[in-house]
Amino acid sequence: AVMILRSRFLDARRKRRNFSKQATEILNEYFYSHLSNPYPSEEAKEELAKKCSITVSQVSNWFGNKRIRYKKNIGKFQEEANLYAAKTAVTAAH
Amino acid sequence: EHTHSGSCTSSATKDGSASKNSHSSTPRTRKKRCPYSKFQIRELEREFFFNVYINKEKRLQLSRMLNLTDRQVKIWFQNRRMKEKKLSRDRLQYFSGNPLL
DNA sequence: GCATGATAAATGAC
DNA sequence: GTCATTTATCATGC
Repeated sequence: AVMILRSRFLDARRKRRNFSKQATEILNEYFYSHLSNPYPSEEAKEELAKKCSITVSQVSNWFGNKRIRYKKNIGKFQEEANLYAAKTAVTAAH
Repeated sequence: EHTHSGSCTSSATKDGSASKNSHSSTPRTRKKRCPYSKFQIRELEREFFFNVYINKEKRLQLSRMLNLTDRQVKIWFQNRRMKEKKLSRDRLQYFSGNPLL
């Protein structure tokens, strides 16, 4: 039984599963509201991880991928950027 | 998963810090990441099993055998130690009370 | 068929 | 030396 769990753990690392809609929402909100410096501190990562129900490593992976993929093709993310910019603007107005 | 026979290890330029032009601009292009072959990984892992920290002598020997630079072998061991540390963290978290399926 | 998350080389701060 | 990161590559989801 332990061996089964162990093996499942070992090859479960690359068994990718998409994050929940809410988690992606939270991560994107942070990313686009800190677009000038999208580097969350360790404390911020832990808080994001807790809110998204994922690990700190997964938060780091997400920001790493997001930064480079955004930089590589800003145009592709323009619509998304505007969306979250408007969203944060609304919440800030309240 | 994959078998990179002799993709990056062919010949290419030797170390990554070569070719220094005194004048003009040397942007020092970042070395392109090239995945190592199964054989290279096996030998590196074998040595890592015996000692996590490799000495200079074995490093030179390994780099010649695998057609890698000393710097590449050194960095591989550094990254491998970080990987081991992360695996330990993940195991700890996995076998403790934190399901997060 | 790309989007997306995780991992593997390579760099740089410290 | 560690360690966060950049970049390309891998493996999967859909």
